[in-house]
Amino acid sequence: MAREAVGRPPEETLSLWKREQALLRARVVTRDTEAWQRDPGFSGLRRVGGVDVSFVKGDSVSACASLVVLSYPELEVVYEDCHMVSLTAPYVSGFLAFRELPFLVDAVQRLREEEPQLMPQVLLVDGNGVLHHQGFGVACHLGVLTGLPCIGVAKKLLQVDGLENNARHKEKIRLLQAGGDTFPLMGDSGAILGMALKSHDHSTKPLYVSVGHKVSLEAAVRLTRSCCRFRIPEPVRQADIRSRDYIRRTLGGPRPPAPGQERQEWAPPGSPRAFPLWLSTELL
DNA sequence: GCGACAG
DNA sequence: ATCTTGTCGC
Repeated sequence: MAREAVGRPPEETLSLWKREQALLRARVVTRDTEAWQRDPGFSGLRRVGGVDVSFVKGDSVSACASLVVLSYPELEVVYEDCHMVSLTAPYVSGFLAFRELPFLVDAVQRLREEEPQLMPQVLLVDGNGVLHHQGFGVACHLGVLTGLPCIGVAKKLLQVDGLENNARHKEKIRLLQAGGDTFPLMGDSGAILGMALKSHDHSTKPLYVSVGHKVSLEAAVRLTRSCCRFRIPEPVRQADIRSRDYIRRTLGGPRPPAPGQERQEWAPPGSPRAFPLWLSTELL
């Protein structure tokens, strides 16, 4: 039964989401809290996690949420959890967490109950951390709600606080030489919100790394770089690959649209909300 | 009408 | 995010 989460949530909902982000933002820790994060070779780091959500084509509701754990430094998958979910909220730039986060928290909770010894010591998250409109992207959100160190790894620059993917920015990218090269992303506020990272020698597009939770920007960049066999760090890449494969194995191919139920419009303002808000006060 | 827009 | 196969190059 394919549904289509289209349109924009009511302003009232966006207001609640913003308030939630502002409240939880105060709990973010933007420094190293673990000994291995300070070690030049990350000695003591044994497990790195990655999360991702892949979608069924032609259906913005049905998706597969995946959590993988890789050994470090071997980067071999030691745990995989793929789960079909029904997304409720639509994608709105700046509010990605309210669409995808509940299912990622669920996955961490399953791991905590079933294989606690495999709990990752850090999570790489597809998206931004403090490099965000409200300074609280999905990587911060997942970190605060799980207590795990998290790193935001975005594939495109979120243009916020004066940051622009303009000619000057593109020139800085062009000047990146070898894998591991970086340049800081400084907003108008003067704060360094993240780093552009050339993740390997022959990658044209950089990654945009920012602090999620319980890790410094320096360690976040260094760890992201050390997890890259290809452009996308292996934990996120494996989560992406495996969630897509799971969808293929589950659905076996594209399905025809369900007549009469192709679209689901948002309820007008003032009516009962059309989807769960997934605020932390409801989760915790 | 046009550009912007993490996933 | 997804729509999309093969193909050129290291």
